[in-house]
Amino acid sequence: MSATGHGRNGPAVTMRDVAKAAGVSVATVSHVVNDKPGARIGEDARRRVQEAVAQLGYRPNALAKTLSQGGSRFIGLVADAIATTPFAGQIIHGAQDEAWKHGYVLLVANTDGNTEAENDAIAMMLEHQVHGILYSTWYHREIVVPEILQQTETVLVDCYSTDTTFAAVVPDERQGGRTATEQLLATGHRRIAFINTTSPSPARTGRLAGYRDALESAGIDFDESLVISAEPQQEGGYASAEYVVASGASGVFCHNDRVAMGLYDGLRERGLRIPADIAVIGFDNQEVIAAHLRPPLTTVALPHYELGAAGVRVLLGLEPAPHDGPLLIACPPVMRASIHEVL
Amino acid sequence: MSATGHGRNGPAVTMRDVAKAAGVSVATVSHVVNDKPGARIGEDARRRVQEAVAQLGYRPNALAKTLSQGGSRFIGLVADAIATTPFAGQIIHGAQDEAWKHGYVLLVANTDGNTEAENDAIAMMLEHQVHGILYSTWYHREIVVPEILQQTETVLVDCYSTDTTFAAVVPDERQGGRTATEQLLATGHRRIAFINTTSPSPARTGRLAGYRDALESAGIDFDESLVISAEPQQEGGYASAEYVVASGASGVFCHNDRVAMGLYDGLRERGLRIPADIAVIGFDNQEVIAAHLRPPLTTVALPHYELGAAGVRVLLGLEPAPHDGPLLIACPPVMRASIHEVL
DNA sequence: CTGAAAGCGCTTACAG
DNA sequence: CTGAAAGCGCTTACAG
Repeated sequence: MSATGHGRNGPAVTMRDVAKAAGVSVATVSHVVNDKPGARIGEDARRRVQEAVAQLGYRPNALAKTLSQGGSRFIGLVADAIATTPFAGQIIHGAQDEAWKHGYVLLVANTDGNTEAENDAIAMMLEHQVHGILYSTWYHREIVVPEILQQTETVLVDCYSTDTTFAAVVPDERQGGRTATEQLLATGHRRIAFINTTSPSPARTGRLAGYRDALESAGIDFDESLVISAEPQQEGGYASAEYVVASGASGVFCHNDRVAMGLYDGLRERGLRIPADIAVIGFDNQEVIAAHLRPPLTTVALPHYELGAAGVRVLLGLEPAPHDGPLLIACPPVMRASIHEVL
Repeated sequence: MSATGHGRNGPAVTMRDVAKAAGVSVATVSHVVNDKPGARIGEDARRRVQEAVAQLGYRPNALAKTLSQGGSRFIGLVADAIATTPFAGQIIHGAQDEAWKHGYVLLVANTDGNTEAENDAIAMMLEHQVHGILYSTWYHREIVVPEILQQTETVLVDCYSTDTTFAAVVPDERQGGRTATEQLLATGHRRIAFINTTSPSPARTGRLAGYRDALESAGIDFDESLVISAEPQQEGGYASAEYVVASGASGVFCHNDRVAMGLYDGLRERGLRIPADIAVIGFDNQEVIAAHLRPPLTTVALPHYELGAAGVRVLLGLEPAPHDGPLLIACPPVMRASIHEVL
């Protein structure tokens, strides 16, 4: 077993050790280890270094490298609720994949929405010389950016601020609402109810706007009585069942999958079958629920993975963000079995 | 605004800058900034340093500190599936809170179960001089520890290995199974069905053992016909409904919440009410589901947060781990409304 | 009570 | 083609 790190086997082996073993200087080791383009290293010396590296199990100290080079390879990700839903996990996942792709590593911190924890977390990230910070929320909303974030490059993920000096990347709620409605339209539905959330949010206004866009494009008049307000949970969907039945709609666009889950129950109690009697589409694509309802729920996905990935791309300057507002990420439809062609 | 970090306002301010501004040496600055116990610093010098720090917005470079001190403050957390369920999120959350409490910061990496990604991730953590690594899986299982982990202190979280040189912390499945069964017993149920998973796993054997323990303590003979096998998803629970009805059980312990969710549907279709006609208890405490089913599901929680926290505690040597097996973390009951007192 | 100096493990001009 | 040396931002004996 090679003797590396200080964990299990003694002190770490350094570049100096390799140099000694290979009979060269540390400068030479540095050149071959990093495969420096400029450096002309003799075949022989190069081989000896490589052998010594393998032999000793040398592993460069990334911290020392950062110190001497300046500019670290860390990106901070602060999230308000890592543990509540899988959503934050997907943001982290997307951010991490993209960061790694460019040689960066993620420092994550959960703040539980606690302002003090948040400040501490950001301060610590700053002390670790992060290249920049991704500030994310687990549901799309407007926020006020913590003062301390003025001190580093930051991009907002799944949230935005009126302070437009901060780049932001958020889901395209309006396109999502349009897409959801279009799935119903495409299968022949004309009378489509929309169970919208009662909580004011970009999701609420955006999805409604998208719903109206789709109807308009299809030449269908907007009918206010078709939009039902409900709490954005199972309970809200369940309670909405009677209204959707009363509305005479043949298809329903639910504000989210949990609402759809509740609606399933309410509809079933009234003897209605999905999708034969009534078609349902959700929003969010919350796997645990959507994929396993009976029938599996057709829905529109919230692109959390992409939000995270796009976030690091704009942070790294790899992707331009519009300066007049957030970068919008598309919400794609996810087909399952809750929509039935109208006969 | 203070000029700190290299993010928004020019180059970082260093200890040398502070020393110059305060008219002292960097050694002195170091002493007051770190509040070194040994150092006698004059009131006046101390004050001048503190003022300069505030004035310049000095922030110590944690990387440089690590280099000169040796031994970093990083702990690596590698997870196989951050994005799939909220579970990994809770492990991260628990690990992070505990790590911070002791002045450590978490480096997280998602591997998607990809061996190559995993090795890269661990190598990178090693290069960043992590103090140790938490290797976690999103469901409790046996694993073979990647060779590379021999190079650093590591503790397994939510998984374990036959290689007992690695400390591990896992949920106490058996106690969990006993607890679940006891909830039913305590409310007067005597004939209790158990829908167990078909997949071989510590959860399968542990929960069954706990179920038997509880029955035995209650003086009830184990009846093999009462244990039903099902896929550990909604679909499995749904399909089990007919068997539980046929079994004549008045209460059912479901292998997990998703199974319970499916069972709810199956039972409802047969005209049975929960909990009036039949009591149900789940396992996992998967919030999105359990808290919002109708009726809300009483269940037993998988202690993911605690697993993460305990993991860092044993990694830091703050909590002893048994050397003859994994450290077992209790699975507590979570009362909701799916169990009804037997009349 | 305070500072000069060496050292942590690397990188990078600069010589030769 | 290769090495000596300075420097990254800090800490820590050691002097004084």
